[in-house]
Amino acid sequence: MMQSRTHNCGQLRLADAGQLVTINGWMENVREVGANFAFIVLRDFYGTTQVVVETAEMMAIIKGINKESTISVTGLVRERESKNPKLPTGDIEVVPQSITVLGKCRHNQLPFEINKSKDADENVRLKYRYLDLRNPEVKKNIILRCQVVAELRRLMTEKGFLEITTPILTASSPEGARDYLVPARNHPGKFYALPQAPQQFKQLLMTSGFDRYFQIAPCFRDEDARADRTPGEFYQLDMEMAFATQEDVLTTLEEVLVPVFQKYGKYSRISPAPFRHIPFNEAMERYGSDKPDLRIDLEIQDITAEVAGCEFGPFQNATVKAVAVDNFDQGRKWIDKLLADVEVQTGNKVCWIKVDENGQLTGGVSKFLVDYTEKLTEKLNLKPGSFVCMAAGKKAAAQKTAGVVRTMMGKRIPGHFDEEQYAMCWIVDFPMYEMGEESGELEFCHNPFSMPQGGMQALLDAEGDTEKLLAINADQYDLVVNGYESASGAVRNHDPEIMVKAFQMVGLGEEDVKAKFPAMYNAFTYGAPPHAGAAPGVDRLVMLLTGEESIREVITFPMNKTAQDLMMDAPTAVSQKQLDDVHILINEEHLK
RNA sequence: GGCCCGGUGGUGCAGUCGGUUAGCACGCCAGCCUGUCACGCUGGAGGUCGACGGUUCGAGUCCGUUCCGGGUCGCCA
Repeated sequence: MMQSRTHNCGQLRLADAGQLVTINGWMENVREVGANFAFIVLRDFYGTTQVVVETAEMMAIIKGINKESTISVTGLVRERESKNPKLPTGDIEVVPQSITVLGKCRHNQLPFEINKSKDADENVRLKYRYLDLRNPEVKKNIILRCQVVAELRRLMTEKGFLEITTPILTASSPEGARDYLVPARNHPGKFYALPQAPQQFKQLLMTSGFDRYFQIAPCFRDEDARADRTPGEFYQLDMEMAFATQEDVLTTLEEVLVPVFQKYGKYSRISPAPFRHIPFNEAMERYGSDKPDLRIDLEIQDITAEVAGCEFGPFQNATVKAVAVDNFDQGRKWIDKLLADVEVQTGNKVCWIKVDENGQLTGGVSKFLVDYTEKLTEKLNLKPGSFVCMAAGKKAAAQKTAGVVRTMMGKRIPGHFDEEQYAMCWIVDFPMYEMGEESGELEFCHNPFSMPQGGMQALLDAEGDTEKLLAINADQYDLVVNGYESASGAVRNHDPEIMVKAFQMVGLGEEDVKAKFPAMYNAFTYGAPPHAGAAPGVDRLVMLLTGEESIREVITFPMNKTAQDLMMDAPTAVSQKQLDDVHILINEEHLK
């Protein structure tokens, strides 16, 4: 029988000396000092407490078990002879009268040392995640996540938002990412899908008259992982407001997120609300990204006009973007590393020039650019010691590549990266449509739920004119924090006629709208409120607060890059009976 | 699917130009130590160097193929 604990392992202080206590926990370490004398470090969720073994009887119990076994210790609290100021419980120790073994650790060799688990191979960590999580360093991110989620709930509820859960088994959505499918046993050949987001449900809730909705919502997308993107599933603070404008949503999120960053963030400097608004096109021009890291002070310059006529192959019939810095004192090796790293990350090559002490271009592709020295010097404000890195190609590719150059140069050259802060901005005015790379036809740029700016009139004015259509923006917005897309939202299109018109622009029609979003389309014909919302990503938010660079560090039981749960061994094959039940036939060819 | 990086006792890493018995730290085992706290000291066990094939008198090291992992592009609200 386990004895109830009287205290936890982080609790006892000098004032408790003389008390008879019971503490339970994991035997983290044993320091033997002499024949029948040892110090035990007992750890639980709350902290560690030192237990002193002084008798042969107690020693025998301890020697009989491995570290990381769970034990119960009942004994007297005693002031330490030599105190440890580094520990909250460092003034006292517990002298056991009895030690009970609660759960033996059957392994004298663990897959990794608990307090160094963060250094271990990630596969091993994930397989033994329950051991990894024993490490207070690992555990603290999960604790913080819980606190952040509780705080988000509190703040949203305070503002009058209702937390409403929406279905996990739902219909496949034709837009966006690949769906996770669930075969329907009662409907052979048909499938449920796990929601990529509660998007349609929350819009239906608005139509039902729920004024303010939120949910800490699981979202499922079958796409490949990245360092900041977990495969499979993730959580969003999904929210929506009726009769609301873009500013209403942005203000609400600022009021919710700023306190969370203040309270739980790693850095104390936070952009004050209201956050800067940067139109999408401006962000692409100046930062080469729709998620610029504003902690970096460099900006991209367009030098297409300045280098027009240049014989350097990649510059011909191309948009050319440049990032310039002064007082550059790095060598060739550094530059080569930059070029190689940019190419790895973007798939595009970049080139460079330096300015010598006489103001002349040197190095890199300077021989192609000597005739353009004056124009470039003026445009880029070049001085002796300047360094310029250039990306060329189609406009979007040149922008994106230069954006990566900007980030790498900013982070690597001292003086351009003011790291220890949260730099926020709203990216606004996303284009409604774009030209499909492959199709060459007009497509929705982000999602078709957004209201085009100018509404029906804007669509009518632009109809049949591709240039005009491409110029239509949507009331769509992203929150960007330190270069991470942290929330995304829009003023929704709540008008069935404008919806149909918006679809007509990309060659679809009423039938397509009805087929793709039957519930929403029908619902909107019954009187819908204008509404707007957003969805900050919870995992990324916690990543930013903790400063972790891998999203797996803020997820309790993460999957690996290839969407496997190594601990649970998922995904796994299932029995023929299970397959038969859901009318699934495995194509053996695909198993090879 | 493309590209980049990596894989060496339980864990983390080193291993030079291809050359003796593959080295270090932590962990593990045994012994010693009555005030440790990243305890210390002495000794010990533990490796088919991811796999397969090749070059060579000789491969952890060079070449080829492949598997696995991470990063990234594609993809993705």
